[in-house]
Amino acid sequence: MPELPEVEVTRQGLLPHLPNRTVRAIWWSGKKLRSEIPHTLLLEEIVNKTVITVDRRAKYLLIRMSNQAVLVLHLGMTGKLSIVPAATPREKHDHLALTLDNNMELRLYDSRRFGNVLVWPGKTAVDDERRFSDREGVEPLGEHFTVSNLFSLARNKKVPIKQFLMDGKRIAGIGNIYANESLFKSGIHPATPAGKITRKQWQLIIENTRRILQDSIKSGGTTISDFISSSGQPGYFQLQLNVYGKKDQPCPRCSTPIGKTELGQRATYFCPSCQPRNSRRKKQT
DNA sequence: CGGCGCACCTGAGTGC
DNA sequence: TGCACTCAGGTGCGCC
Repeated sequence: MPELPEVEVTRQGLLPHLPNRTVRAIWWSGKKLRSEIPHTLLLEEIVNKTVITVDRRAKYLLIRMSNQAVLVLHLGMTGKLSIVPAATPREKHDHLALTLDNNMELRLYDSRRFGNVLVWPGKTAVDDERRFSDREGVEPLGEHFTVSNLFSLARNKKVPIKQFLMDGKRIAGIGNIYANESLFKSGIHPATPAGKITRKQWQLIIENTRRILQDSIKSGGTTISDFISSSGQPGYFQLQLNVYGKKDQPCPRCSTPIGKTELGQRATYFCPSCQPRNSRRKKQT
């Protein structure tokens, strides 16, 4: 389930545990995630190095080490991180464990194995990160998420606005839930061609997306002891969802039954009344 | 390049 | 209880 907020909550959950800790050992499952776990690089670049800090770019966590190497983690659909005592029995879908110098372990659990583990070696990390970051879209919570940038990015694009928002090459971190929710709040039909979105509408999308992401980060921010959840656990945000997964339920704003369709092979939820197709209509907050 | 379909996986839920 | 089928919060590749 990790979209930007869940990854950010995970990052914040790691911050009390990882910086200044030295990695003493690693274990990996031998199973392939999105790509093979680079165990040799982990041994060379991560073991016996100390964590400096944990950053996030798009839906990736960047664990920066004392030798400039970066351990890059992507949680895919089902990835979760936890910090547990090293003696805790491993679970079936654990795929990576880093044993720390306080005898705790950072563990990556991922049943569907759509996650990814990469290592940028200290020697090339700066270049590796630049190449990586150049491929990722603008950060919705960053300073470049502006009307002028998005309006020009979307110019002449026929792709539905919902798919545009979810395209990580253009905008980072917005997944299916938040694309649906943001467009509902903005009163914009998800199938509207991106190039048809007016500056005014972009302003709404920007404000609503930011607010929803930030609220969600806040709701998930209550970290439970030593478990860093990236799933529904502390994710109290699902209680605030307006349309996602709510097919046929009354729209919270106007009571019209929520509709469901498909865009880019992804379930798409919207209110047919609040998000009219020929969106020349009143908007809201 | 744009747009689409598909592939990568496992597990939960549903209906028979 | 079992089986077949659908669906899931992500991403990248190959093809027209």
